[in-house]
This record gives sequence, structure tokens and C-alpha cells, in this order.
Amino acid sequence: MAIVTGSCRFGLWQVHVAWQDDLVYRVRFAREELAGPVPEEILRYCAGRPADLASLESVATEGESTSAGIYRAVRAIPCGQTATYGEIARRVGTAPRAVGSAMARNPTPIVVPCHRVVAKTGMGGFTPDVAIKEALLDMERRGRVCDTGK
DNA sequence: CCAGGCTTGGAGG
DNA sequence: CCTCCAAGCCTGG
Repeated sequence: MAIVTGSCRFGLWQVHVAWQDDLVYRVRFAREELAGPVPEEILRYCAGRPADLASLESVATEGESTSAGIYRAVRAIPCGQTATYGEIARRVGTAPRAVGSAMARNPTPIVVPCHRVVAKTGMGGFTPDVAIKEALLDMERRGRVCDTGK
């Protein structure tokens, strides 16, 4: 079975996903739709329904590199909660700025919830649009998304 | 090798 | 409170 790609809607955006079974290779936000399927849990998540993102794996967390460690620490942030760049940095023994770079290059947003990493004094950034970050956090804080239903 | 990034905390006005 | 600045660490080019 080869890697599949597809997209689903999240607000004004389309979430493009490249994946295979439980492993996600790429996730990115774009304007255009992309024909094809996305993992069930991501579909549920984007629709604001109970989703278990932990059942998915990301290529970002593979290996022993510093960034892989950062991505694993970020995945450990519970749904609906946030952590600062500094907190993540201390947790893995690196600098806040390194965490920022890692988030900026995160190959699989959502699966690695980089939107839950905020600056100590505010929101922090998010490519391509910080509005997405706000919408995701908002949805997690108010919605049922965090209920895995288990 | 070096520029630059989704930071931070401290100094100083 | 606000601006300025350097320390700090990793990655892509």
C-alpha cells in the first residue's frame, strides 16, 4: 500500500494530509482542496467531533534528533491545554528558540499539536496563519474534540 | 559555515 | 509599561 494524499475542510482552510495506515508523513494548511482520503481521526478532529489523535504516528517523532524529542514532548501536551516554548525547551533540554524553529518546520501539524505551544507572553506564531492556531485552540477548549469517547 | 527563526529574560527609559 | 538586546540552539541552504 502506497502513501495516500487527500484533504478535509477546517473552517476556511483545507487540511492536506499525506499518510499510510497509522503513519502520517505530511500535514499542511492550504486554500485548495485535494481529492483523496484523510485518516479517520483527522477527519473527526477537523469536524469538531471526538477524535483520538494519539492513535496516529508522525514521521516527525522518529529518531533521536533534538527536533524529534521536541516533537514528542509537544505530542504529550494534553488536548485543550497549552505549554510555552520555554517549558518544552526545558523538558527536552534545549533552548526556547530551538523549539520555535522546530514548530515552524513541523512536518505534521495537528498530529504533532504545535498549535498548543504558545509564547510566554502571548500567542506565538503559526504558519501560514495564526488565525488557524487560535481556531484550533478555541475548538479544543470548547468542543468535544478532546473526548476520545473511550 | 552562517543566517535566521512560531523565544526569553534582563536592562534601561 | 515599553523598547532594545544578546544569549542560545538547531536547521536549511
